[in-house]
Amino acid sequence: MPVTVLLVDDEPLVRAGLRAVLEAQPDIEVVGEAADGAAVIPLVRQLRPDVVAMDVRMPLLDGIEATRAVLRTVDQPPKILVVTTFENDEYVYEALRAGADGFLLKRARPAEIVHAVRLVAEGESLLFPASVRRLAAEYGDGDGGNRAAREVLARARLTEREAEVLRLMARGLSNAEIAARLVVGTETVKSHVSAVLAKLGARDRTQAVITAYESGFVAPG
Amino acid sequence: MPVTVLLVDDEPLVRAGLRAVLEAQPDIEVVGEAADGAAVIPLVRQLRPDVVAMDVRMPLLDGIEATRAVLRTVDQPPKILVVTTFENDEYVYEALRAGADGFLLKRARPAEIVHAVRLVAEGESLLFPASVRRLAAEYGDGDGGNRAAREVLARARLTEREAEVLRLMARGLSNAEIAARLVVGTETVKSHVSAVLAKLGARDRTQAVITAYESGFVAPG
DNA sequence: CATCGGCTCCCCCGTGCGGGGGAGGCCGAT
DNA sequence: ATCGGCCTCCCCCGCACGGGGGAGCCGATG
Repeated sequence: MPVTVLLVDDEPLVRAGLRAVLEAQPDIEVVGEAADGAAVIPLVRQLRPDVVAMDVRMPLLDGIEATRAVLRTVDQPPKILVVTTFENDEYVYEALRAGADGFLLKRARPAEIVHAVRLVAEGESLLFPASVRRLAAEYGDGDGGNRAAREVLARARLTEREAEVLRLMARGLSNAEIAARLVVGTETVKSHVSAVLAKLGARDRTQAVITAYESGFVAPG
Repeated sequence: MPVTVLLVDDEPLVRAGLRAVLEAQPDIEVVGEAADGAAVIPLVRQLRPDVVAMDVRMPLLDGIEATRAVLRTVDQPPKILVVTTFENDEYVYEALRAGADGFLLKRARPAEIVHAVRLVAEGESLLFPASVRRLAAEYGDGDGGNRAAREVLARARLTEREAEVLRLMARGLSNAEIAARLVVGTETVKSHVSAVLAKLGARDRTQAVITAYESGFVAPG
């Protein structure tokens, strides 16, 4: 019997694309679609798909919360494949920690999308398969500029605390506000900020935030 | 005879989605695809499509340059429909100024995508049709948070100069660098920056840049 | 004509920011 | 037991940033 798939993405176009790619396979069947995370749970209960292809960034309920909700409330839950645009998207990592079984780059070739669905359906969790890394590498220079930012942030090797600070910087918080949020002294925050700036090669916090956006470390929407 | 369409987008998934939506129409035919702007010109010459559905943000050659190149080098050029994610994407306006005939939101419903293609094919230029404005308005609250940023920037009514300054701020330039770039005094830049901060409700340039990203005024990638 | 908005430039002023140091405590690895 | 990485906090210091004013020039609008 075929692998059944539920598509969850707020853009109809992406759903149509996934449907077109997957329906072309005789052994894969798209059994339903949802436009936001809130609609996922009832649909999963009703349709009992083998795989849910879930966008991370969605209105109402994002992919992370939706993943948690499905795994928590549904018994014999489906495999969850997180769909994303950026390979460094921190939300993806959160989703994987939340229990997702794999992730899928939107710019992957159709064959690789199909492959990913089949793999997770078989119970393989493809967290960081070589193929995806290679894909990211292959994507090479033709990337309109933010590849550099991704490189920088990938090589930056930020510590957990520094990443946390950068995240708050990217939300517009001042050093004092970050200090209050993290319950540490402002001097401590300044240390972390300086470390972040040094590692990212940024001159000031604005440039650091730009790098965060350009790299996909944080993303609009 | 059917309307012939050439799809140009760097994401295979989006191409597949557009193809699925358009091919479902008996009077529309997708005659080709390209993954970047550089491949567009030879394909247009070879395939002579009625409409080119072109992503703005692409590797190698973006939609703006590709639009210019097509209109400049091809006689009896096709209608160009710019495809974008954000309604406030400044690149879209640039593309429209470059000669594109209309624009298309990726989150539009299939029926509206089809409608847009038919319209431009008939020679109607749908720069800011009521339907699109309505669509943006209808999209309403289910928008993961950056709707607020869009609202702010839409209501901000930045002057041309202020928008230019915000653009440079979002590229990480200091006031002095912006002044040099625009060939004005730093005091002038400070005036513009202050105006931008006030209009955006931002406390500092970092918050302004965040709003710029969240609203789609500038976008990563 | 007068008015208004946009662009330009100027002043003063306080402070948050970032650089350059140093230092202690904790912990895992060697 | 020692080393190194991380987190924490401290000092001094210079400056770019941003707020709050004001002012002249211009073109469009009335």
